[in-house]
This record gives sequence, structure tokens and C-alpha cells, in this order.
Amino acid sequence: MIKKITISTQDYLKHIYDLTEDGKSASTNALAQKLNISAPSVTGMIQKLASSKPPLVEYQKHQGVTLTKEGRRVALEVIRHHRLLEAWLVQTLGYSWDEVHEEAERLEHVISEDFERRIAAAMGHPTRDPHGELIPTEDLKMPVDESTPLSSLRAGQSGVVISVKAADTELLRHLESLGLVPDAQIEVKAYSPFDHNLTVKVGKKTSVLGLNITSKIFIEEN
Amino acid sequence: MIKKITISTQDYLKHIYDLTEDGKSASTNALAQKLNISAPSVTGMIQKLASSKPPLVEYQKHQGVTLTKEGRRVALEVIRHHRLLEAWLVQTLGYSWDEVHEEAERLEHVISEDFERRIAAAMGHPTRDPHGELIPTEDLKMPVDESTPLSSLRAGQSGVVISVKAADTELLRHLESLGLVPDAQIEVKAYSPFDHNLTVKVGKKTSVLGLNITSKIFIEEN
DNA sequence: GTTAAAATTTAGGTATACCTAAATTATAGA
DNA sequence: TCTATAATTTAGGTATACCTAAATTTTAAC
Repeated sequence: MIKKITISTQDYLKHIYDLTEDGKSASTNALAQKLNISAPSVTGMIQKLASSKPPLVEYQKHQGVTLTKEGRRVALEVIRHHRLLEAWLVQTLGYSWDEVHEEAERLEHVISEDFERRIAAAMGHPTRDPHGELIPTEDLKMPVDESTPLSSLRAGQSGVVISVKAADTELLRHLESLGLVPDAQIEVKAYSPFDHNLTVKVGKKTSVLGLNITSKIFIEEN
Repeated sequence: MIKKITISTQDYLKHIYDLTEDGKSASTNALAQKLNISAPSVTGMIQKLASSKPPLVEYQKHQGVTLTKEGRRVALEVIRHHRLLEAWLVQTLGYSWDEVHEEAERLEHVISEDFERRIAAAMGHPTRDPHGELIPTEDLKMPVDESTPLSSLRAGQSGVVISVKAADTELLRHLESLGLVPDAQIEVKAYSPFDHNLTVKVGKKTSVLGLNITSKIFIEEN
């Protein structure tokens, strides 16, 4: 019996994808926090996802979850929807990059494949969303990302901002005001090993950024 | 306790609006058929809608339902979403008028007021959707419609097609092939009182149409 | 290697929105 | 007016996806 993939399921799979990008499994607690749902509820849901046919996640008690092939397929579908929608809200309806997340979050679950194809075509098949994040391809492969977190750079290194992994409106506005947007050229002036602060020059501005920010900005060195 | 308006509730209210446009109350069975839900389920749901705070429908056992002021407000909001979305899918993504219904049906429940405002503005605040149906205004008033069903015209009368009240893909394609789309000029050539067929000339084409079609096409006489 | 704390799961419940079968109420024809 | 049929409601259940409190397992510190 092939089951219907609910909106909840899509949300779980999307967040499990995020949490397992590093190759590790996603813990119940981390998932619960991301989804803003209690840990017991998450346990129950992942048990269901693991025993669905076909199974969408691999799960062993106390060991966290990873996606099965089928689970990953669904996750990438949702992520593709989300990122295409973000791009399209910005390009055609004048949303700013800090406003799109919430809207895309709701729309991603209800658009048809036809709709997906139409907006992708209308935008000329973009490869990145407004935050610079890679859009899974139509055949649901995630392109390889070569960028490294700004937090890994040190004084003297420079590069171009590829992506900003953040959804929070306030943070995104702040980053924009600092010029920290995709394609911005940056140069690291100093590193403080005590608090991991980086002094970064963007255009004419120089800012001192904490790890909470530098770990979310991804760079290609040059 | 002001409750959250669920997608189900929105669907009920929208269909109750449709069924009560004539001033009569909507019967449980008619609603059940429209919503494709069993009659007992509908009874249960309308009891809930009637006892919610504020009440969204007026309901008395065996007497059908009507919308309260608040219920009508919600219904018009959903209908505005639906019709704006249809217009916008046609205008900006190249959907044809027979493809938009299903997509709009899912999107109407999840778009924000911001999204609604943006697409309305992008289209120059249209007053009708691709089927010619009136779009409720931003302050949720339904404009008055002066059109009459084609089925009420008789030989010799002529007019312009204002709207087509149909969602079915097949029927819409058929009507388009006959030229029966909004703004088309038509002329009634003959009426058969036995089967209520109308012989109608549209452009160079002349078609004989049954009541099932003529009752869904709305005309302004000229 | 214990043990306290943290993480996770189990147990037991809730709300929403659907279902079928059975009972009731309304309605319309004889 | 009675009664058969149609419409509607009641009764009793299901699935999904959430919750809190309590129990269990893991982990990390000593």
C-alpha cells in the first residue's frame, strides 16, 4: 500500500535532510527543535516513517534517523519546491530575501509538478535561490557545493559570498545592511581565537562577526 | 477562544457560500455532494462550525445552513484568493482556463494576505477571473453581477458572454472550442421548449446547447 | 565502574476530520 | 392522513499528528 505523503511527513523529511547533510544521523532532539515539536511526538513520527512502505527513514532506537533513498527523493522534491518558490517570489513579486521563507514554507507542500516546471522555466532554470542555496535539479540530484563556511577563513584570506544559510528575517536584514549577500567580495582582516570573531571587510565596510554569523555564510575563496 | 480556521473549514464555508448565493440555505446533502464527503461527516462539521466562537454558520437541525457575517467574510476571503490565483496563473504562468482550478484550489488556503496583495497589484487589481467570475474586493464585498444565464434567453435575443460557471476541464475545453468564452458575442437563434435546447450563434459557429451548458454561461444582453 | 544528567522512548491522552451502519425526521404521494 | 421514501442525524469507529508525564537508556564525569 503506497501511502500519501502528508505535509507533516514532507516537513520531517526536509529537516532530516538538513540535519544529515554532514553524513551523520539526525537525533530526535535536534529534529524536535528544528520542527518545533516535542521529542516524544518526533519519536512516534519517525517510527511511522521508518515502518511505512516503502520506508522513508532508517531508524534504530536511540541512534537517530537517516533518509532512505525514497525519503531523500521526497526531501529533495520539497527542497526544490521551496527554493524555486523563494527565487520566484523575489523575481516576480518583489519580495525581499528576508520575506520569502515563510511564504515558501507553506506553498512548497501544495504546488503541482506542473507549477514547479512552469516557474523553473519562467526563470530560466535557476541553480540557486535568493540566499545562494543550491536548487536540486529537476531529476532530484543535489549539485555539489564547493563553498566553505566563512568561519573557516583566517586573516589574509578573501573570497566571494556564495550563500547564506539562514531563514531568520532579522538576521537576513542585518546581513544585507552589512553587504553580506551572495556575490559580495569579502576579505578577512583578523581572527580572534578566543571568541572566534572574524574582522571582515565587505566593500567599504568592515565588521567584526561572531561564529553565529560566520558559520552561516559560505564562501568560495579567491 | 478564537479558533484557527482550518483548510477544511475554509472549504465548507466556500461551498456554503456558493450554495446560498440564491438566498436559500444549503442542505446537508448538497454540501456533502459538493465537498465529496459523506452526509454524516457534513452534519458533524456544520454542527462544529455553528457552535464555534464566533459562529461561522447558522444551523438548525434538518433546515440546512447559512453563513453568519463572520462565515461570509472567511468565504469571500477564500473565494478572492481562488479567483486572484486563477487570474494570475493564466496571466503570468501561461496556464489555460481549464487548467487553473485544481492548482488554485490548493493554493487558496495557504497564501498570505501579503501574497494576495502583491498578485492583485501585479495584475492591476482585476475584477474578474479567467472564467469571468467576479473577484471579491479587497475589503471583501462581492460586486453585484447583472448577468443572466444563457438558459433564460430566447430566439432573437443576443448578448455578450460575461462568465462561465464551471470548473470541469473537459467542459471548459469544449466551450472554448465553441468560442463560448468571456467577451464573446452570441445570438440565440432558436429555443426548443421540450428539451430546453438553445441554438446559439457564436462568431461563425452555430451550436445547439443543452440546459446543462446554457445554465452555466452568463450573459449581458445587448 | 558507578552514577547523575541528558536524551530518548513508552504510555496514555487530545483534537480534527473523516467513515459506515443504524435511527430518526421530514416530505410527498395515494 | 397515512406511509413509503428521501434526507438527515446519531452512534460508534478510524487515522493523523500532536501533547504531557513517566520510564528507560545512553553518556559522560568522577
